Amino acid sequence: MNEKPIKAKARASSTGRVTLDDIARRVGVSSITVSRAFRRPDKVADEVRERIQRVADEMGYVSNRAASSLASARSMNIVVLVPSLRNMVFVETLDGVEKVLRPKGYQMLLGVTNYSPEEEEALVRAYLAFDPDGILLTGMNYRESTRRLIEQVRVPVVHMMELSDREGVYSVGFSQEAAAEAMTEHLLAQGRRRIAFIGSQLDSRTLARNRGYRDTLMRAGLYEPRRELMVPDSSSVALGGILLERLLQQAPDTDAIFFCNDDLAQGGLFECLRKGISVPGQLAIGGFNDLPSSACTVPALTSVATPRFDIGMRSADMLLSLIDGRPVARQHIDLGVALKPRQST
Amino acid sequence: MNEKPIKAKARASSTGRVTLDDIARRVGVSSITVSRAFRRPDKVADEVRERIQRVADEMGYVSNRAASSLASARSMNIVVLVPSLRNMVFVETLDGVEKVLRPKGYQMLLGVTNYSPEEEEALVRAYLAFDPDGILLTGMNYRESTRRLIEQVRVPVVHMMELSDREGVYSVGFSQEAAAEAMTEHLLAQGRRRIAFIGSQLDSRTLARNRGYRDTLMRAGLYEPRRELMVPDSSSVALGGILLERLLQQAPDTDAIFFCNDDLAQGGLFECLRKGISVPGQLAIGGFNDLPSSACTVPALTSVATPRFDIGMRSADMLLSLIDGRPVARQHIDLGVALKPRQST
DNA sequence: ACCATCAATGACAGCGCTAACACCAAAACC
DNA sequence: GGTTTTGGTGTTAGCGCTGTCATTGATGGT
Repeated sequence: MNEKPIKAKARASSTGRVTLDDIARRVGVSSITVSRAFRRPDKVADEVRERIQRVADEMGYVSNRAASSLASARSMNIVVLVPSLRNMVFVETLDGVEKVLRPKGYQMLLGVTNYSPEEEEALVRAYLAFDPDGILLTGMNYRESTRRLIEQVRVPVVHMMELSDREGVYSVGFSQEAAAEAMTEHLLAQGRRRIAFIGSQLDSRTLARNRGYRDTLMRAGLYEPRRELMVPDSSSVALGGILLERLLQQAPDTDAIFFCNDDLAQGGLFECLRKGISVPGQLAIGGFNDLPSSACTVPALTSVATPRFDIGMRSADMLLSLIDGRPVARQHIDLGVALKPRQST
Repeated sequence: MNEKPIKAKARASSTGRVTLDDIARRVGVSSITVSRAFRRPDKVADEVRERIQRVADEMGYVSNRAASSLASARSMNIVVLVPSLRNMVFVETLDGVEKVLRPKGYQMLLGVTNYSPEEEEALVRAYLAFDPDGILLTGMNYRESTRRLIEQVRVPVVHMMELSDREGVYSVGFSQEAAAEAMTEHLLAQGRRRIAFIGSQLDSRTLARNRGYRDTLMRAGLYEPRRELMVPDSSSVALGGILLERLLQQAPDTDAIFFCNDDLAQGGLFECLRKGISVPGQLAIGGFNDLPSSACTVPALTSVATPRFDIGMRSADMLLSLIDGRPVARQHIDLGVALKPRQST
């Protein structure tokens, strides 16, 4: 009865999976040496390391992260929360994030908030249980209780897409207002004077773009509230068509529409085709984000190219710096945008 | 020196995070009772449970999954691998998966394989370290070594999207061949006789659709190799336009094109508009998957609606059954497809 | 009044791994 | 020739939690 646990161990650990100990026993070293062979190869004699590697492969060893993060302070997990995967913008942001994280051995834990601060908090709570080394959030529109939750566990956070000016907050993105201004100015420069704004989702970025639009038109003395159409529904191509129709009912003399994103704008474009409204003849149409497909529509859609891939990369870079305690040159990185004038305006 | 560890524990655990022990001490119970208060509330007296709950909230307790999965056999992690997030089809599949997994307390670990069996294997290896209770894979086109890897750790697997007929394999999807047949038959029924196929990505699903197309045309005695255009590039709207042009060069008399997915088809449609080719007058265009935006194009795109949301849900359901050792009625669930005839054909 | 049952809680061990230190022999130094 | 350094390895303890008993006191049936 006394040696039973030892015997059991001599075969395979109780759970059936191959453990460091199993390898250690087969190779004839201690388990810590096996651990080192994987994590600090330079600390183990070449000959021993190779034998360990061979045996591990033979036995199909897979390290156990739960045990590893429990024993060491670091989990090598990074939580990344985005509002939606139906919007390619965030998918491309994630690509950038992954590009930086993967080579460093970090595991990305992805969560989708559906644009809801409540869901965001629930996800943060759920993912904190994974003891993440860092967190990437989309936008700055999180709940106060979420902030406290994160503060309590002292995990570094970087905000993507929107910029902040607060001390102790880190963000990588661009000025949504300035980007919207650029589009509005462009429409003005094209001679448009009755410029509408159509927005949906009404997240903080949409609202910021609306402010940029409104401020620009006010400065030009051309702002008219009836040309603003904002609905809380989630964006889609189909919705773009519906909203265009609705807007033209409430303001038929509109000569340009700035859609808050390309999905809506494409839907608007299609609806014009269907209705026989000439674009840009009768109506100029501008979008936002410059989705890959926006250059392909007929007419090609004018849009504002946003650097989401770079935002993903730079955010991840910054987060890793914070995690490693390296100094961060700037707390807020503005990556700017680029207007893409095309046939639709 | 002897009581130091006890003192240290009396304040907060060494890592600074709040642990079950911290709560237990504050409430005056043992840590196992606190554990039970969360995991089996019925096993703890109401009054005690409420006190525990209150203290936990006050202290900002977040359970540690690493410790939990180490101690219990179950990690409550489910690995889900999809080829891409740029294709809405998989995003909607994930929605279905999440809808089932989340309420049961499972955490989804998402990986993107970029259509590469090698990357898939690397992801499986990385995620096995999370000791998952189950795995959802997209398609059946995995490497033999990946299969062995999974078999070794005895984790149940369900394959999404494609169907298998093998024993001991579980799958939820639809027959890609039959779906492609349906579209091809539809084009034939519309009187088309010179039907082309355009495919990209060349993953196993695209190839299966191509087989369905080819078989149908062969049966009708109308198959012509020069009307097939298959390229390995990844699908996009832009590529659809390029491939349409290329196809019309090599087979100008084509009177219908079956695109292997809606992204390509939309690009093809736009290219026709640009070139002044009338659709469906000169050329009928059919897509695959029925993306939400496909009903909005001008003309609206004929497509094959695939039940990816349901596939996600049913796959997750089946996986949970396997995990819990519940009997599974059928190892392979065919959810079928629905042809959506619209103006483009 | 007796034993069986049950609800509520606790003691203990251990999941698989790694940090911190200890150890030893060989190499390098003065 | 003795001391220090170095490279390679092992010992020990513990990360935070939960499975498996054991324990206690109350309840119920006869």
